[in-house]
Amino acid sequence: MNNQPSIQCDMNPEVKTDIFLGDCREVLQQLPDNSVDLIFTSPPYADQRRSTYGGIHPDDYVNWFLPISADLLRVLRTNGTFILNIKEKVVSGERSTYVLELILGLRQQGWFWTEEFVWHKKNCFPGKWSNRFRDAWERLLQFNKSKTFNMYQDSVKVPIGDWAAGRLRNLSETDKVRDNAKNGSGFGKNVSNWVGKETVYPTNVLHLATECSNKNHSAAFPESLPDWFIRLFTKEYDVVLDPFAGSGTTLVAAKQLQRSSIGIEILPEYYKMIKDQSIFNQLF
Amino acid sequence: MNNQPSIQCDMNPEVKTDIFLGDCREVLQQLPDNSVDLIFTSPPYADQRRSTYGGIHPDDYVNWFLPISADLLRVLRTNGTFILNIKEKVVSGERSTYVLELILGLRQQGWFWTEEFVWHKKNCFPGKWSNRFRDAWERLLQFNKSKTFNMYQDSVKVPIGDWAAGRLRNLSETDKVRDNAKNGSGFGKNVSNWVGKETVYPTNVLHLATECSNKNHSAAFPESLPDWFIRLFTKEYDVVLDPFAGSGTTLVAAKQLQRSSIGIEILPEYYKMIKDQSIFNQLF
DNA sequence: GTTCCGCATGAATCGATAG
DNA sequence: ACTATCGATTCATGCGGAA
Repeated sequence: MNNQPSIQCDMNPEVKTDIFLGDCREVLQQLPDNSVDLIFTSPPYADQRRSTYGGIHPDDYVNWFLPISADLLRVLRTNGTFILNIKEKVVSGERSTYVLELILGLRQQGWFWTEEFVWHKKNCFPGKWSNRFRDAWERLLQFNKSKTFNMYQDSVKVPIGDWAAGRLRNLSETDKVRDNAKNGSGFGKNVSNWVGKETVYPTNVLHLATECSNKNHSAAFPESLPDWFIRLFTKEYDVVLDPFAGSGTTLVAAKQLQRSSIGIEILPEYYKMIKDQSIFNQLF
Repeated sequence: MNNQPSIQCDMNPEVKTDIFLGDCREVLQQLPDNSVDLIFTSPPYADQRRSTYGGIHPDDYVNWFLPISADLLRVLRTNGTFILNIKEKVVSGERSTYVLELILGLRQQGWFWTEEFVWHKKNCFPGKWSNRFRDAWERLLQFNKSKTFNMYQDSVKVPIGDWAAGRLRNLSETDKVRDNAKNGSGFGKNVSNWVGKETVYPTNVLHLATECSNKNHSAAFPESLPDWFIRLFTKEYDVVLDPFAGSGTTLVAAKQLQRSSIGIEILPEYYKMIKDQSIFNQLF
């Protein structure tokens, strides 16, 4: 609407989205110390077949990750938080142990392992095997630099009762789309339905469906996942970092919540996909 | 009704419930090799304050547990399963790592870490802290002696999800119209297409509420938890072992499912509580 | 302008077959 | 013996097109 500097320009923080093409092991070194409030990322999971996109072998995973997390520790602010979305694969009938070893390694590196959230994937991949059921959950490991950290619990309160929790999620997802298309009339109305209802704090178990539709970009996790953690651990104009940006879901969630963000992506096609998203190309 | 031996006594398997008072480190040694089909247990969790009931310090936990699990490995049948219900506590703002170290230790001992189920506690303990939310899940770690093991998946199938209820209704109506228009006799056929889809296989996330009823005994887990795993990993007349029997929830679930069971409990008051349960005192 | 149905698809895993 | 590839199995979701 108005690309002139606002009157409060000097006082007004700015929402910036910086996207880097490259290996995060190199790009991270260019970021200054203590400059990020939240790191939310989902690194490539270990993979015994060395595929095109840097599949890391389970045996090498910890040694590959620890140099990266050393830089993450450096760039994170003292009261910031690092959320790591990961789940070990099955290798010859057993769960791999590299995630367990990674947690131990990160603690030795100086991180505090504050909490482990569970993401319950309501629509997990189908399949049937004789010796196991479908895997319907992933880990969201919370690490901190200090035992005191910023946490804005009120921003993720949910209406009381499970039925309401699911319903609010569905409404907000649907209405977010309609909001873009139709000036937000429906969105405001629906939100007002919940005003005055009793809200409670959530638990460390998140119930979200994966996005599986044929949108242009296929993300590994739904936008509501980074959305939840960004609201919980940052305030407006804080800085969010995703060193494995992928299709840019974390950056989109940050932008929609008025947070600045830094994304690093190694694959040119994904880098271009992020840059092309309309939300990052608005002039105001 | 009849305490005479039944006519089929020699042929008929028997459901026995053996309850031992004592330290499982000693009692287990009396059990023969390869005699148990399922071990389901919830050991005392680590506790930094050394309380009355053998609170084990987190630093000592792995070394305390491994000699026990060595005997468990011995008494378990080759195709049996060991389910360990455990969750690490928070110690000075961090999740303890003893469970992670225990998993690594059990693997070194010869166990296969087949799977990690999540028990989502729908009604978890209330509370509010400034730096964390309520803990609403526990681990159910599946270990095996062999990569092939008995698993009776059909015994835990669940009704198909809510999404299907609406869809089944809609489909049947649609198909009724279509079939009437084309064949006039296709109605039965369409219904039969859906008959087989009423139940589906579950995932590795269990949704069970903790028991909050006013029974005299307070169990650490609801009976539906061992019930589910007993149905999944044993058949009738198999043998279930709980070396930390507590109030006997595992044994009750086994008895109700026509499985024999062995319970070991170190505290006399809990031992007596188990023995006094009416389900174990029936004459037939 | 809604509601409803049909369909493609997603951090999957095992066992068999082939090199 | 060890690795690589491929087919079979199966559930919940959101989108697009239709009613």
